[in-house]
Amino acid sequence: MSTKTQQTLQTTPEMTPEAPSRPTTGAASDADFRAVNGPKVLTKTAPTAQTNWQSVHAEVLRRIHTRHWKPGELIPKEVELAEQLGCARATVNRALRELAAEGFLDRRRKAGTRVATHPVRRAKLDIPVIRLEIEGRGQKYAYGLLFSERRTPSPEICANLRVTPDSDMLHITSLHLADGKPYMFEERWVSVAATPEIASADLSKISANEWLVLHAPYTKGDISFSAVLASETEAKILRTQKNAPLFLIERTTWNGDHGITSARLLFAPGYRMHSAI
Amino acid sequence: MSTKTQQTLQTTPEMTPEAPSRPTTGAASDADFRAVNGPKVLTKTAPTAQTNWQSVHAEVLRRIHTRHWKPGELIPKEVELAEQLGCARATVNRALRELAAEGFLDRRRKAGTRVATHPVRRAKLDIPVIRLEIEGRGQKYAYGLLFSERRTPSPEICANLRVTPDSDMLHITSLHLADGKPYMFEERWVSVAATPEIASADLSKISANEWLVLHAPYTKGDISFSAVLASETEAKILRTQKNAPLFLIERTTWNGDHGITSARLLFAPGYRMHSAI
DNA sequence: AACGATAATATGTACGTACATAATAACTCT
DNA sequence: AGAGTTATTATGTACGTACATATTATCGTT
Repeated sequence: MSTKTQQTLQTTPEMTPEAPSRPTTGAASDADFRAVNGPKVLTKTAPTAQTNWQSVHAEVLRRIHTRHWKPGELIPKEVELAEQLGCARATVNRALRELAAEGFLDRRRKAGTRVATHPVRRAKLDIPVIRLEIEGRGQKYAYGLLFSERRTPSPEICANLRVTPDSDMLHITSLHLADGKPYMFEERWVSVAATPEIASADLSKISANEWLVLHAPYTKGDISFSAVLASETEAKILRTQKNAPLFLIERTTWNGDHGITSARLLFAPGYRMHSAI
Repeated sequence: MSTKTQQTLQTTPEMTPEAPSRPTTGAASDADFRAVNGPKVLTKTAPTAQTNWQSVHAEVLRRIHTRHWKPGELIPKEVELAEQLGCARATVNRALRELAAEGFLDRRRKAGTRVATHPVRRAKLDIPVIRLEIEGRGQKYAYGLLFSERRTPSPEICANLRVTPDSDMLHITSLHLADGKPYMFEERWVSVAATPEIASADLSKISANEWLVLHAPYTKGDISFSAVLASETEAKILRTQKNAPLFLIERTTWNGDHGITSARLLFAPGYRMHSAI
């Protein structure tokens, strides 16, 4: 058994022991799954066709997609797959672990690995700083501080952030603009106790949003999305009509048990949040 | 150097070579980071305090949070960290790789690893089948097929799914209910060419949503979220008022280059989508 | 100084081995 | 049969070694 570099490309006979029921397609293409993904095979050193974990990932995903392995079905164990695919168990493990994290597989010790019956799709939402989101689309970003006050929190904020009613807090409202047009209206409460430095920050230059990202790390966060109607003042600020449909993001973050900040982000009509699955 | 199991807990002297500028706190707690997370240390076999990757993950995250390593700063290389923390490079690698995937670190070969300057927060949105979402909250799920027609696609759908105008498609509208109350109104187009089996599925029993999850795998998907006003008919179906604010999810999925399905999911007023960061 | 080739280096990953852990299966005793 | 104990097993992870790869740094050459 040659192990080190330079794996050969021969089709191992154990390649198609399962999938007893598929009549025509698929089984033929089970062979050359190697190196379809992964680091591109350099032309210099002749086909170094290493069976890397990306290939295993791709191959397993293919078998799931082609329903070679059906939802709920038990797939071969790591050692067997490693033999079939010509690589070490660690490599198979890496691939299967990622697939499980992506929601395609369910794995349990001793019980084995099965294809997820209800593939919970995990959409990865990248939530960047607003400025970067706007600039990333090639628009000009601007920001205006509307209001800033140091006071005790409103009752809802108390409950939301789990702080005492006499806490020292900052209440900030501001407007973010894209190409001069209102883009997002931000209303935020920040615990001064948790991040004292913010009291001396110049929040007319840098948004609280961005300042906090840079200076106030957090360990826990909550985010929710919903649709609401614009109130009269909100409409005025966002330069739209009253009762326009607004996309609302509510965010709360903690550092350990300390409530850091709670924000309401109201996006101008037409806003769409995107993601790939 | 004892390597195998049974790591000792002594504080290695190289433990605090960096962080030259922090006056009081933190440096003291740099020592006993081990096994705070990870598999619980069994009481039977005396403190097996293995330095596992979870511990490394936690420790690095702690150093980021305490600003021991500041945004943009270069952190020690894997080999050094491995020495400091008393584990193999592979273990450090695993921890740092995960932290990079979570957006806390930026890593580049040869250039090294630095703390992310703009920690892009990756909210993981779990998008389950509607039925499971409702049942998961302990509510009773019900579903009604409102309308089903086999026809050629509307122009927008053509563009959206990138199919030809003469494609054989299924147009379905249905309503999902939670505890008897309208929860979500679904309007969907399915390519019959891509998934012929759906023509014979009984979509009055199982929702197209769920049927597709079980029978139509896809390789690529798009999802977007926005806020819209309820039209007259939408309001009637969802038993609410015209111009109520509705949360809208638009989804399109492909299998390779084949457009599979495109759906508009309109949620009843008050719907909130949640996630933790 | 500008350019191109070459060396150096940190991360990325593959492998085999060893052991840990959780869950199931088999077995024993009553 | 039922309860409790032990064996079995598939996944989970740690480690050292070896090599791959992408960058950066360095060194000549012109």
